Amino acid sequence: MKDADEPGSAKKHKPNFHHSFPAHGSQSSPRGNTFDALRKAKQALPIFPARRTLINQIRRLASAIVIGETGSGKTTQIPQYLLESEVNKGSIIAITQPRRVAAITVAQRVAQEMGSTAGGIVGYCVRFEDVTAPNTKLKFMTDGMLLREAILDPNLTRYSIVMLDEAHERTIHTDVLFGVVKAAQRHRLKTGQPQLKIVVMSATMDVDHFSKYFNNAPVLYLEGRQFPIQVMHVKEPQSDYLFASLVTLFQIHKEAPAGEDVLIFLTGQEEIDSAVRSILDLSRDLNDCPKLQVFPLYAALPSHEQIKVFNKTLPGHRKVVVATNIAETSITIHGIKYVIDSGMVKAKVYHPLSGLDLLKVVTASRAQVLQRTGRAGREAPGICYRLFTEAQFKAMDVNTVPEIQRCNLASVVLQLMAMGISNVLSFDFMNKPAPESINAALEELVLLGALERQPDSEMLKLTPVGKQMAAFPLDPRFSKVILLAKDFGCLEEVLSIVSILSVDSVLLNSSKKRLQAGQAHEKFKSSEGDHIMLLNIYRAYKQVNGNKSWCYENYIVARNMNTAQQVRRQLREICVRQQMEISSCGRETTAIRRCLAVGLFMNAAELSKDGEFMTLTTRKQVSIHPSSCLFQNKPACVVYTELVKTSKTYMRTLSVVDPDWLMEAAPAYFRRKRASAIT
DNA sequence: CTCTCCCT
Repeated sequence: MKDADEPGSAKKHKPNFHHSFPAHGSQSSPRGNTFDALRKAKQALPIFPARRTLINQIRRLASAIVIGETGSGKTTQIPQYLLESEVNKGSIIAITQPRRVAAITVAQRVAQEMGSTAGGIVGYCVRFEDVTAPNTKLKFMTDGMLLREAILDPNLTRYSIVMLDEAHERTIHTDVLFGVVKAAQRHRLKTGQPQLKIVVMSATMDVDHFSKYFNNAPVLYLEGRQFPIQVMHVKEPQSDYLFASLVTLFQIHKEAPAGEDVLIFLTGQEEIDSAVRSILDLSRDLNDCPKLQVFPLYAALPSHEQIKVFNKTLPGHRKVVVATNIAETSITIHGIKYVIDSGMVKAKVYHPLSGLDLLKVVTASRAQVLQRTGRAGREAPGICYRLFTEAQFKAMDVNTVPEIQRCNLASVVLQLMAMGISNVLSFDFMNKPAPESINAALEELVLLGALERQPDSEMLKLTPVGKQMAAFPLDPRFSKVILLAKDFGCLEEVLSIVSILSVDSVLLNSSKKRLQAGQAHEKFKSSEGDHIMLLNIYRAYKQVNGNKSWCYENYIVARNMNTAQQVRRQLREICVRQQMEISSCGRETTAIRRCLAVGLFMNAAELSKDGEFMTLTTRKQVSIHPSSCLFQNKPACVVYTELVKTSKTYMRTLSVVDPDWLMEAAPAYFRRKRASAIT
């Protein structure tokens, strides 16, 4: 399961190279036949003729934008070109990727092309894995990792060139990095330090915008190759995209020969599971058609289920994959001839004024729709059926709203403050978040004690607590819970809970096995709420030393539990480094809920007289998510970890708290909010 | 009466 963007690209265009071009190549005889074949393959890439121009331009420029489609070879080749021609002047070139798998596989690929393995001249650095050496010159890393480094060294002095790849994805990390590298470049120029070159690499989107932002940096275009794809829109708007997707699938299925596979984009787990069931039901009555192999695909699916989509379609069969946007970029499935696109996506939306940060189904952007369409033409010409009209397509936003404009910014603002950027409102963002969002984040950080107003001025500055909080790779609310836990003597327990909250759900919940899973989870449940339940799971897991069959029997996702353990180890190390005493509360779990109440005071809800829950300050009606262990209960007051909007607005992962704890946590906040709610 | 996707 890897992002097959660059590493396998030559295979697609030059099928005759297939055998000499193993994606995860052997490490045998780097100077032998494999190496020769690799060199030939490198020269056959569409980027190769542009080599001289690219080197000369980037040598001359402080900043450059490189536009190239998938398969142009930009990610693997440009770093090598710059190194070979010593544009980096002996120091390190950083190349960022939005995803871990991409950083790792691209580094391995490039190392192999250079006749070595990752961990030498070519290395990578992602969370939990630093595969670099003192002599590393090409350092592939996640954008989040470079951002963390920037807290310690805002001028990125170790690097001569920073390349931001997949910039069109506009992850929150890449967006913050835009501003950070731009400021570092300017500062280094002003103080006579060696130049910092910036290379932004992107697919065809937002080109002028990128260029303008980076002081009118020239745009270098690379030839990309994609097979032609025929695009079909529906004639009339569809009221039910789920139904429309089934109709379209069976139309294709009746006409197309076996072996031509279909990829359907829907929005979420429940929807996908139900679509898969419907497809299987409907296909049972069909004669004289190929047989169907239907696979759901979403991140929460156990990996052994995910891997099934890669299996070769059986002879005389047709593969149908029903996926979330995980199949847009993260996972590439071979053999897809048809794409059916609902035009919908589940996305985070944030309302700074109400502080509501939730997940809901929205219309996709044109950029997303184009990306989905492209999935039909990876290996041969394809067809894309869009379940929306051409007019609807034209009415879609051209680009996905950058993540930074859709999220709670508390974490980003704290990181910027920790880098010494004191006026975040005037920070040079490529797309500015709403001032309300930044102000809401500032207010939250003040209430959490991370920032304080300077006497005689409106300026906010980082407090020692804020500095400590910024050291944790966590949402500030949870960093705060950890700091509190030290004082409340329950740090061991809180580390376990926060670690599990940092990873995808450890409770298995496929709709198929929901009943059995529910019964297995019964013994972990707590009347205190889900956080204590997570602690119970962690304790039980430790008791059996993370035994895999125990996980299986208890419907616990071993993969996520394992990641949680790694997170815990990292958080614990940070605590030790900060000389925090690692204490345990044993059975006295009340202390844990007190810490959670203080950290999550902005996410509180109370039971009103009519039996519904209302958020404490914004007075929005919310419900307990059916997956919560408090679903059957009616506690008077709770704090929740997040909101999800589907048929209702649901609170997910909650704990029972005493309202007095909340008032103590932020008296001014509640007094003010109450007042404004009444007027 | 049910949980987009990534990342430190």
